[in-house]
Amino acid sequence: MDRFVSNTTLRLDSKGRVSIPASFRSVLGRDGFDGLYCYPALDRPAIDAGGNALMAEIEALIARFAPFSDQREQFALALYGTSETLKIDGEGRVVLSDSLKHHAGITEAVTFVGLGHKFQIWEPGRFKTELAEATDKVRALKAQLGSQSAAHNALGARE
Amino acid sequence: MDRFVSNTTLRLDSKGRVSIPASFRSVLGRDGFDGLYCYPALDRPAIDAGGNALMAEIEALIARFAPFSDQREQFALALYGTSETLKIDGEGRVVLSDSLKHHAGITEAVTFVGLGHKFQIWEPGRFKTELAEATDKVRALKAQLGSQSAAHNALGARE
DNA sequence: GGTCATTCCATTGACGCCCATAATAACCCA
DNA sequence: TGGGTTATTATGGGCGTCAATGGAATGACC
Repeated sequence: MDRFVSNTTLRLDSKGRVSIPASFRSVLGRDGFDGLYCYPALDRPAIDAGGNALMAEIEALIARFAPFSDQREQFALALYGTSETLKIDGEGRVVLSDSLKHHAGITEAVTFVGLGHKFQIWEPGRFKTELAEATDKVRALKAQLGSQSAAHNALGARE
Repeated sequence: MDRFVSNTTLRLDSKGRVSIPASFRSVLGRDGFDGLYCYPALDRPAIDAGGNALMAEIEALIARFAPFSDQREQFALALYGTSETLKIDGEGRVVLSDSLKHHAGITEAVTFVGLGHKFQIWEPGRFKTELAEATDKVRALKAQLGSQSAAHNALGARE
């Protein structure tokens, strides 16, 4: 497996450490990035995290804007400027910085959520509501597409 | 055969393990996916399961949206975030996660149902009623189409 | 010397992996 | 066609390994 999937909730210990799920660690290891690259998600109370694949995506996004353009500077500032590389200890744990925890509202537990090429870290309660909303939207879109055409329907596959 | 067909009901053992039907295993083996890719079905109390073919479908669906777009993040959250890749042991068994079992209402037995490129896992009782309803609907639809065809209707021609 | 952070070890519970048995289905050969 | 034999499947259990977690020891830095 070369992508992040599923979600798991883990507790922070008294020192603020938290284990990265083993399945995520194996993906990171395959990605070949030493540490955990992460930054506060742009429009959500969550932390985006990943390895080289995620960094490459950000780089590609920024490269689309002309050098020295306002947009490029702003994106670079929002993404590069706020990102951190966390160390992973011998047991596969990381310590989230205060700013990251504050952005996501994390206190004593976190939920890791796979998004394919990257994963997010949420406060468990917030994740629950966010997942419910996202599921509703996907379901609604599926129903909409399903009524339009029974034959070609990308979502129908998920039936 | 490269499609999942027919249905079989099997029991979970004391460790929560359940054998994947041999015919399904051979399809998965041909698909070349190590493990079982699955997620809670969107609008049914069932589990969708399959291999590379199913995962590629999900990926294609998400790839339609631009990176960092709102929709993509939500789809990835709802689809990848709830997916799991279960390991298949030497005897062809898997253990379903608690969240999957809860979604489908599974306790001590499951029904595997082939759907072509993927298959579903149901709680046997629920599957029975679902199948009865589906059969009724199909029967009604067929009767309706049949009466239309008498009046030379385009749909009737396809009957 | 005390505080903080990093590295190292220790526990426990779950999981992966291995072998054993029973029942069924497939097969072969008279 | 029948009867016996072999494969394969479904299922049960034992045991070692690893993941998650907690705490101690070590070192750096005020």
